[in-house]
Amino acid sequence: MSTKKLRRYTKQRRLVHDAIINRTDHPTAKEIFNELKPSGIGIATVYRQLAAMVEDGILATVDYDSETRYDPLTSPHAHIVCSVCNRISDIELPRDVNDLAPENLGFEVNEIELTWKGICNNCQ
Amino acid sequence: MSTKKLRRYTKQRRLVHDAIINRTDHPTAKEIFNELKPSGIGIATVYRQLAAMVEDGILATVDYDSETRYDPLTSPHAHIVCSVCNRISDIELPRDVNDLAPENLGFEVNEIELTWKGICNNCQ
DNA sequence: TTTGTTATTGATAACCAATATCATTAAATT
DNA sequence: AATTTAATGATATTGGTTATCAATAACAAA
Ligand SMILES: [Mn+2]
Ligand SMILES: [Mn+2]
Ligand SMILES: [Zn+2]
Ligand SMILES: [Zn+2]
Repeated sequence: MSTKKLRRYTKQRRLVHDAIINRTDHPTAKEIFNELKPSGIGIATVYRQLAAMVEDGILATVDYDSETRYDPLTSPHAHIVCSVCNRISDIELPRDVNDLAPENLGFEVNEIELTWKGICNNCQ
Repeated sequence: MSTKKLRRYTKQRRLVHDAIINRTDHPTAKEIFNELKPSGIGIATVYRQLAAMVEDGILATVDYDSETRYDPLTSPHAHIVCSVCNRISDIELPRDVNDLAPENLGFEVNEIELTWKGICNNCQ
């Protein structure tokens, strides 16, 4: 059994938490850091707190363009990514996506990653 | 109109081409380099030739675990990734995957990325 | 063939996201 | 208040990848 790791409620933890928890734009650690810079927080702490939140199941990660982005929406969902403005948006995962799962090979599916890449209506 | 960039047929180009063209295991640049090491090829050249082949449409890229992997299968297809042995395998893209496209928002889809993560039968 | 042009090469410096190190600080407990 | 120790911030280090550049070799022209 796994019990949730104890965390101290530091000023920095609250800062990072509040900066990411309501976001829908999947920011990078650097972006969060830049926004919290005036507080005097260190970049390493931003990375550490984001990693801790992922470990605690509060955040999910999305890899894009060789950078890890953070997502407070942890339930299964798909993404659309605009190649012009690089905006990553959430979109509902098709309900019948499990019908598409690889039924063969005895592959045990844990996670589905579905992303549409293209151009958003703003950038067309 | 875009005409294909001229390439010189160097010994190194042939080496990299032959090392990747029939592979189904999505190797990294480092892996290709290690296999071609006895030829005396430089690591930068391996990266350059792989990038050139991507530019020419001969290879596709697959990002996994903070590394770029190269794929001679350039037609649209999905992947299954084993989190134990890290093996990336090709799988057919569901025929009706376009029915799942985001019809809303006027998003112009260029590319679909679909990956199942889990445990392959070998590793269970 | 020989010559000239220039894309390509290999060594390596530089880049950049991310992690490791470590002395100091400050939560949490006693 | 004293004690314990997780967390912090500065910064060194790591690892994948790209940039730089003098030397080389593919290709075209003569
Ligand atoms: Mn999301
Ligand atoms: Mn593939
Ligand atoms: Zn856009
Ligand atoms: Zn496996």
